[in-house]
Amino acid sequence: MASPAGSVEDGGRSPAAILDDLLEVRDHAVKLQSMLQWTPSSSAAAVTREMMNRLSSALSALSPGGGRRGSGGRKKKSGGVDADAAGAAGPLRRRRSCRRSKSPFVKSVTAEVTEDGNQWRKYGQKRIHDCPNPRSYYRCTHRTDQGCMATKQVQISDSNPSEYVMSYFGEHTCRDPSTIPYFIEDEAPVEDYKNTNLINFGSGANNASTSHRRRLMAEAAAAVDPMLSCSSFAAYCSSSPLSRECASVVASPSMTPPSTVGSAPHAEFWPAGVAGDDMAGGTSSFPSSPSSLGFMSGSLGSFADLAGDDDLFGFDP
DNA sequence: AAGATTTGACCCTC
DNA sequence: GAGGGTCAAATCTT
Repeated sequence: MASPAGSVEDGGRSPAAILDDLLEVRDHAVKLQSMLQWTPSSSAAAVTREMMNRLSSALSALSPGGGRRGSGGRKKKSGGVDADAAGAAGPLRRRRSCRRSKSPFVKSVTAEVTEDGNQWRKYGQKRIHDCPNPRSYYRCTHRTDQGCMATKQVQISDSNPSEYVMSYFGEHTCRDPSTIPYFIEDEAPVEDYKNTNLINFGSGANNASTSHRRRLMAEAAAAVDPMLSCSSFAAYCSSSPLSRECASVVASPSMTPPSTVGSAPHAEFWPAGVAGDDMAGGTSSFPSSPSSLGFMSGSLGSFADLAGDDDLFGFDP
């Protein structure tokens, strides 16, 4: 699992291998950062922040720009709707479906209950090939009203039928009023954010009100999850036309605490280190949610792909 | 009545 | 063509 995806070895190391190494380093940095979160040493925190920035930049540079599913993506289903409108007796045309291949936004956890603090609405269930247990499909309850595209899949664990395997896709962009964080005034000086990619939103970020808004977003993100304030996700935003959308995602506060499940869920595919002590111990506030971790791994280059995938981010221009 | 779940069909990717 | 993800009508629950 930790093995490099591609082994194009001709003396040097493949980008995938380098990416893995960087990832590992970053995961350790994340862990470190979460630990330092509780220490009064702001300089140490600044160091880790800088580490994260550098790693983010490196990861962004390494990330494959030409994502897998280019833009060809979906076919336009132009005729179908008209046929329905014309009164065809058949069922309505399905709008679309996007099969999710392995995405870095996928995070799987096992738990004894399916609740994770978020509000989900079941929209499907399917029996999966080679799996005795059906898989249930959930999407965020706020999909319709807030366009939150987070989804998850729940399946009874093969090894332990009393447990559920939950896979998370996408990030919550909804704002549950009860989880809207308060801005933390002195959590981090604004100057810090100026040095991060988050605040550097590209050439168009000179507008004063815009930068102010972004600063607030950065602060909100830091309040919710310090990691996000300097993640490479933010780096992506700095160079992406979707920056506005990304920013709103960053500022999204709907990441709920790691669930009220009876037993601390152990992570299966979470980044090494993050999934370890923090989660198992159940004492840390980081990561705030599996889906928030999706941001971190999502910065590995395929975020661009996902951002273009309206199944995950349904922002319409 | 409104919202959530069920379920079979549709559609897309591999 | 198989497998998997999503849609949406029907049904159920609150």
